[in-house]
Amino acid sequence: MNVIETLRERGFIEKTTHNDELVEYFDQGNITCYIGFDPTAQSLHIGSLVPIMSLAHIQKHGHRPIALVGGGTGLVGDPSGKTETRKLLTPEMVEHNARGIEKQLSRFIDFSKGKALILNNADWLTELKYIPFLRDIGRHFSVNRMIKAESYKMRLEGEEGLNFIEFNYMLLQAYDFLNLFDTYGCRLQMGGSDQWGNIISGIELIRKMRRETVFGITFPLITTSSGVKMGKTVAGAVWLDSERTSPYEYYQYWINTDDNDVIRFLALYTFLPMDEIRDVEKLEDDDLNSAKTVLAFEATQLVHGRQEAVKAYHAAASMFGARIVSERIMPTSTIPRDKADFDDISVPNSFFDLKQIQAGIPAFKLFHFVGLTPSGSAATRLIKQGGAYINNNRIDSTEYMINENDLNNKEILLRAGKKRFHKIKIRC
RNA sequence: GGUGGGGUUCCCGAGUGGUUAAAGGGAACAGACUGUAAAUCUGUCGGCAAAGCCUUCGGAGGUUCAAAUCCUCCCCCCACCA
Repeated sequence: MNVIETLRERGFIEKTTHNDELVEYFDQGNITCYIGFDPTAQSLHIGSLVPIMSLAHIQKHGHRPIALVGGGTGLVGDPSGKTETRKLLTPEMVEHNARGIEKQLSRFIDFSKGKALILNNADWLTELKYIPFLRDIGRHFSVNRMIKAESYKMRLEGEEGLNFIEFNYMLLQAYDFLNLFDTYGCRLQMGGSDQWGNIISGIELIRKMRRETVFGITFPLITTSSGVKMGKTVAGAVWLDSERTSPYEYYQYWINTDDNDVIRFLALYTFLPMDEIRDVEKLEDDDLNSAKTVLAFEATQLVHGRQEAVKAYHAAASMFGARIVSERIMPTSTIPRDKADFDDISVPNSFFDLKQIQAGIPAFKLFHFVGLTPSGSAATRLIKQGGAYINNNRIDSTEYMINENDLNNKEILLRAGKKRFHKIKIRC
């Protein structure tokens, strides 16, 4: 099966340029394509997972993906589809972030022996000379056309405006494509739907300057059924870096997937075969939750490795009750399906001295201290509303003092609401 | 450079001297119902050991018993003109 068909079937493709030629191009085998990643943070988040997975699929089909870290373009800032001007990053920050991103990408894509390349456009963009660039590249761009581009529309019509540095972004990205075409024979650029304008400009530049046909694919913007952008939570983005989002939290994010999103997400965010994923259609109640468990496990395993995924799975089972995933639900998944001793080492926890506990700590202070609530006031409110629990017993007084009587097997389990847990352990 | 319009609590957005921790909506959180889902209903939604006190309306000063609201200077954004 051609990769394009695989990607289309799994929901990765929003738009392509010249579709038929593109399929033919892939049929030649061992083609080269690229996606740019902006180094705006030192970690990628769930929002980048679609581009990453698509590169991984393409590599599995025997082609050569290029991950282009935008060390150069990150110094300019892409205004596409953004309502606000990006804060400018310092070269040091960009460099630092680029390293973090490289590390994360290599979990999904095999960069050994030239099977995939990771490049940084700072290598060529920072060398550019202004006047030659304007004469060679700039003259191929029509401002009349650029200002009509959808990607600039929001900014031209909105309140924020568009400044000149950002206006140049499109030229730089087009130049990247030209450069990768010249150097690596790369004929396909992919990106989010907001990248359409930038991708097209690269395709046109190559046609004008090299008289060659190259291609573009955009991915749909993935939102949850309730319309929220993928990976956005109150606490901020869900990161791929375990320092920023622990594997347990990451797993929990996926387990909380809306019923209506399970199939779509399994297709996009796991490598499980489509015929198994389609069977989820028939599942309901407990079985549907099992499917979510598989989704969470597989997604966590991809980013954090099997060991962390198993830990997160066990921790969740110990808190929420074990659920054995039946063999008939997505048999290809490597999720553990037997009864095991569920440990909970991945549940967020902190250590206290026995003395501190014996001295007594007001419950609301402790909830605040371990981070279950953002302030003491919020903790007090939580208790008033009946949402605070110790060892699964509701706290009924805001005055409640926690002391050694609350110790249960040398631990105290704090719970805020239905699903946020924290364990207090005694330091030995 | 000129003229006009703006900057309010997480977001949008009311508020032009006191009853304003600041309307309304959204988001979020809790409870009920459930399946760690959605929908619905109810409540909460600046901080603080808290019937009180403290901090907040772009920033810094000032007037006043009292300022998000009035005055001065500064910063930032937008539109039109140049």
